[in-house]
Amino acid sequence: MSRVADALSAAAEPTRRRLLQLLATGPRTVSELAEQFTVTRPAISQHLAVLTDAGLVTARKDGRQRFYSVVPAGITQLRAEIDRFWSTELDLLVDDATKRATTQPEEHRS
Amino acid sequence: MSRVADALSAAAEPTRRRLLQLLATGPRTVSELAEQFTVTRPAISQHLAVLTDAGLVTARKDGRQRFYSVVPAGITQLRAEIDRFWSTELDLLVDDATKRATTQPEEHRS
DNA sequence: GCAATGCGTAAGCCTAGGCTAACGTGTCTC
DNA sequence: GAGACACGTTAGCCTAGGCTTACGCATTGC
Repeated sequence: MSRVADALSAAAEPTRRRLLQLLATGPRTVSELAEQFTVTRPAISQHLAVLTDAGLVTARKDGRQRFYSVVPAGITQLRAEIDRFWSTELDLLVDDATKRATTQPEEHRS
Repeated sequence: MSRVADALSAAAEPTRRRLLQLLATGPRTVSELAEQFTVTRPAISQHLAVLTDAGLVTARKDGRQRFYSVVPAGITQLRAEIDRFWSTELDLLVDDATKRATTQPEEHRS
């Protein structure tokens, strides 16, 4: 039952990123969410379980459906975690970059 | 040589997060970086390769050392990617959350 | 030249974790 | 009750990817 680690890692996974975005527009049932993806419904259920563990999402039972929605407090904490990572030094670098010409020849490794 | 996917996933990995933070304070050699971690130097080299692929980091050769440093433009792009993820809806939810009582009983799954 | 240093790279191991198929469980309808 | 839904859960597969060990390759000092 390990289930990923921190909220940041939980939210970084591409499928879960999209899930969060979809849920941000309003509550959705598992089936509604699943049809937006190519993977099966159980896979979505499992992703939702990870997001629930991370406190980013919650479910409300209604009959035989379960409406998932985002937990605002969890999102706030995630935001804080990102901001903490994005501490002063990185911000200074960004400021520095935007001051220069924005488009510059990029250099990647061979 | 698959090497992760997007910059966001590259930066999400805990060790690489720390590497970025360390490099944000200034250029470092591989050995300098490696002694901050419990893993071996080659492991750090590999993480640096991933970050280089993602355009977040670059290396300057000097004798037999290699000084790694952050690529400001890459960091800016990463920031943009995060901001794009953190689109309007999620922001509204956060605003909503901060308006309510900040500390609330959290509810996780069993 | 030769050894030591600083690094990248290759081979291979091993676990995390994303996926599917199958099944179990509650709920609604008839 | 019986069937159909909507979902969670489990078992197991399979790949991504993080790790170490071993090695190769420049560079420097002697």
